[in-house]
Amino acid sequence: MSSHKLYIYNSYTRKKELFEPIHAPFVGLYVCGPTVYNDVHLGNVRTFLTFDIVFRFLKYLGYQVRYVRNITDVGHLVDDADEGEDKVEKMARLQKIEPMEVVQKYTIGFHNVMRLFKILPPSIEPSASGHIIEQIEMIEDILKNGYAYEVNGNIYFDVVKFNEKYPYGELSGRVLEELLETTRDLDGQDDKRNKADFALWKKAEKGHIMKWNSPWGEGIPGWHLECSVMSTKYLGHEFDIHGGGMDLKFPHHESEIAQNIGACGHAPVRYWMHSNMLNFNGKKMSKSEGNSILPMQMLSGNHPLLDKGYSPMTVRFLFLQSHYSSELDISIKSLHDAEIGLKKLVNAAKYLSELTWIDKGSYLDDEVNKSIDQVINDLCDDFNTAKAVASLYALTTHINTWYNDKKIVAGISKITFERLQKEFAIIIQDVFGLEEETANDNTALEAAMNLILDLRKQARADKNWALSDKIRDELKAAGIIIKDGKDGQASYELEN
RNA sequence: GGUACUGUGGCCGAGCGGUCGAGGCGCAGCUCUGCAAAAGCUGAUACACCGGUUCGAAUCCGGUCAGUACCUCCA
Repeated sequence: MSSHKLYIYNSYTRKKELFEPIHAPFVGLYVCGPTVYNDVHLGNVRTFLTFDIVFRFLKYLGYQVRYVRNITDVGHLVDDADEGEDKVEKMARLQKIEPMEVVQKYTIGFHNVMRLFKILPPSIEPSASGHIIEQIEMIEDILKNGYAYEVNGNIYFDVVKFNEKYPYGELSGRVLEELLETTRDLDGQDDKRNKADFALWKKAEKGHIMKWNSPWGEGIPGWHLECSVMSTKYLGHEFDIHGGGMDLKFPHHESEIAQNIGACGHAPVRYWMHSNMLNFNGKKMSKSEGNSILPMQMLSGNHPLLDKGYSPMTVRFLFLQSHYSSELDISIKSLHDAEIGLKKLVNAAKYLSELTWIDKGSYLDDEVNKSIDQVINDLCDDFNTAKAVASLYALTTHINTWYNDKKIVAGISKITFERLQKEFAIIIQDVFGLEEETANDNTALEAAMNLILDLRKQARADKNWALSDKIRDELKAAGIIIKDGKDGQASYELEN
């Protein structure tokens, strides 16, 4: 395992803390996954990308990570005050299909999007509906400990009682007294003893398709419960990192903590991490705001707010250029900037593999090694990808200079060069998950282009500028960019 | 209304008391090049406002203004 010290901003303590796994080299990571009742949008992608980087970097550091990310396929009500319909069931009714068809459809869609953005699959992806028995068991534990009560086939968590012994609201900075006053009034809330209580089990209303038997009759589990249950089942009563979007901090994560403590007496999570929201043109991207962009729309550009399509890698890179805990405000311009910036970085990675080392001193050794170390240190500083990207650019300058100078590496020792090649590639590909997208895997095109470049080379040798420019201009119009190198060799690339 | 957080150059964004002030994009000049593109070098422009603490603040404290989020479905 690497000797690097990793610091994580813990949203529970609101401090940056040295990361010390409970059972090194093993790390348990739990992230709240999507509720699969409709398409994931770009904001969701940002969250899952954040924890993809966490997952990848922990592995880079040598940890053995068990990454659990759930699929919420039942229990998430339209209205989180524990009233209203189950989201999945509602969508099923609207589309006139089975709830499990809704689940299947959007789970597949979610996976497709994850694959597109090179977000790695988790180690375990459990679903709420697959853990009803465990959820019932946890409710029984909480009931036994006196922190829940039953009313008309519903089970509610008794927040006031809980608060007498344990602090409630520490994660989100709530004070129970204020919650009791300010939580809005709702019709049909009579079953609850207090406004701040939340449902552990909801009685199935008439006509519901999704329901399960329980000691309290037919019903469905509460939304917050699944995460408590599944994290405990796969990661234990206490595990290392729990992540999710900022908007889940309250009430979801707060309730999760209460449930775990209520069931087994101690807090479940060492380090809480929350990724911040994605804004578009200054407004939070949200399903209900109507400014959410679907990943597919981003790719095709088929959206009123977009001027053209942007690739998954462009989006991924754009997200990496900010810190996960900051709000990120994107626009057409920032997408465009990212597109260009990414190309520069990916090109450097490609060039690096084409360089030849010769022994010409090692006066740059310190500088290059320092830059490589800096990238790692940046990531160790609460996964600061924005800083790490900047440090990477310091290296691309050297790489480009060498590349332009007959592709010969000078000024660093062989050991440093080999380290640079290895680390640069690992960071770009394995940690950042960035790949070259315009891979010329079309051999026919490759052959044709080589022929054209050859003919053009001859034209240039004959100083037939009219012909060589015509070739370049017309290929450009067709989306193929020709670049003349200093050594007389030309190369081409496809325009996105 | 309550609770958090944020406010950095033309744009996006690091920065968490003291390496005279990341990085990307854009802009200007230069180098290379038949020209162009790419790349390299150089440069300009910043810390919302008003006070305070400090030898020293973008960075800490107080206030003002503005924005965002959560409190109600969302990652």
